[in-house]
Amino acid sequence: MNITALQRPVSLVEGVCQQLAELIRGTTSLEERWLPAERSLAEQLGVSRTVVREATKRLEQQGMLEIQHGTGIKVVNKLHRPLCDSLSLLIPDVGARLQQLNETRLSIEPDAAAFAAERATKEHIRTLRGVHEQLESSPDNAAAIEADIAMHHAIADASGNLIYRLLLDSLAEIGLASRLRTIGRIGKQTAIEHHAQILEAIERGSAAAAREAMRTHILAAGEDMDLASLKAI
Amino acid sequence: MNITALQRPVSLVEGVCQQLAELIRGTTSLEERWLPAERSLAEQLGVSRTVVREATKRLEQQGMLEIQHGTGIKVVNKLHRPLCDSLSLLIPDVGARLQQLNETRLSIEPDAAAFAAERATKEHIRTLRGVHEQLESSPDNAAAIEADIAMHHAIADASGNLIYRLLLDSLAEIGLASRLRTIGRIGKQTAIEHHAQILEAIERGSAAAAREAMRTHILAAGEDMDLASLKAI
DNA sequence: GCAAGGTAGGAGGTCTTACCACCTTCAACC
DNA sequence: GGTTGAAGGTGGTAAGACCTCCTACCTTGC
Repeated sequence: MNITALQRPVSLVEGVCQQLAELIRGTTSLEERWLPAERSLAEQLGVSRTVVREATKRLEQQGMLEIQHGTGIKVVNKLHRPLCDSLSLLIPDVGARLQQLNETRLSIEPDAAAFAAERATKEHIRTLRGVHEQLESSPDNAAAIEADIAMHHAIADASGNLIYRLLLDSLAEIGLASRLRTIGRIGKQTAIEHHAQILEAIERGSAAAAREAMRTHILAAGEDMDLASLKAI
Repeated sequence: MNITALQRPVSLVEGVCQQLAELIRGTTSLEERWLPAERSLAEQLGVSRTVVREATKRLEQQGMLEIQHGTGIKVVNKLHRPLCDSLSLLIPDVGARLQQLNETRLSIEPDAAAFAAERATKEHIRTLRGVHEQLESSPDNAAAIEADIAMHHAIADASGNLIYRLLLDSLAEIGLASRLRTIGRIGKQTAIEHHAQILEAIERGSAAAAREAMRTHILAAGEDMDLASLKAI
């Protein structure tokens, strides 16, 4: 294998990145796969292990790989990770982060829900129903939060806009740690009702209703967090 | 210098990253600064050059550094870069990217403008006026686009929400290449008028007017792009 | 037969040294 | 004075050694 055929790789590392990315993209990504060992990759690609390491590190930061010490290099799909890192760097203070996070969600998610109402396929609807059932039957808070996040993810997915999905995945992961401490019994029941209304609006294809239901939901979640942070004082 | 005093750096690279980040943050970032050479850093931090390289590469990807072959390592503030990379990876097709980009901007920017109207300080207003004057007196399209982007950046800044600013910086950079081909004379004149209305609403402190003006502006910009992409066929 | 423990191999993590490619500077030359 | 090219410093790549960590298998004991 040789990299000279590729288009203007400014450096060897870049070339190897391109090859690996192509290798990853070109495979069925349904099951998590493992890459060959660093030394093996270096030999196959005709470069040193140094270059392979820098390339895999880079792809790991981009959320395409996960490097595990002593085990190997796993192919994953977590493209939202870089944004999470950026946000953590940008706003070190957790409180400020949550407040700004909620404002941003309020900008994005109602629109995402509206687009979902307009564009969702039958497959999307089925997924949404499944996730909502999971939310209803979740045994504990941890499971409820997981289902909650999955629901928002599915809505962003149904919106047909990949940017929404990327942003919401990131915002969800950033907000996760705090949610673990805020959702209580009442919060969960409210969340189920809210999500039911959103789901119903999307099924009906009503963009306006979906937007409004999502708006209500996020505003409520925001108040929930405010209470929790007050209680923490 | 020793890293053992730091809180649980899982690996040497991570420790060096933390140290470098602190080193960068702790300096006046007004002027672009240069880091010591890799070899020098390695000696100062008591680690090998390999570790320093991996750490600096990582911080470069996060948009905190820029490594220049043969010259040195520059401290920069481009935290939005990772999101740009993610978006490029996520949506390789430029056309689809622009469409989804516009939808996302339409979700975020009107709200950002509204918050700016509510929260902008005198300093923010002054900056906005300055940028708008730059836009009006821009000699060519390139300068106009630069001022255009600066205007949106300043509005996001005035919104007081760092996430807005991060997102908009990224979206602006992604959309830049296309804008270079779309803005014409008429587009520029329209843009100046739109921005004047937005600015006026923010100065007045009217969130509703700022939101609506921004919405109008982005919708117009979107149509501009549609026309341009049609013409390209 | 099964389970707990140990061990060997292979994976990534780090270090060292050497050399290559690139940029800047400055002095010698035209 | 302007041009050119050599020198020195910078990051880029290579190769090989050794360490830490994880996994899987095998041994040992019940």
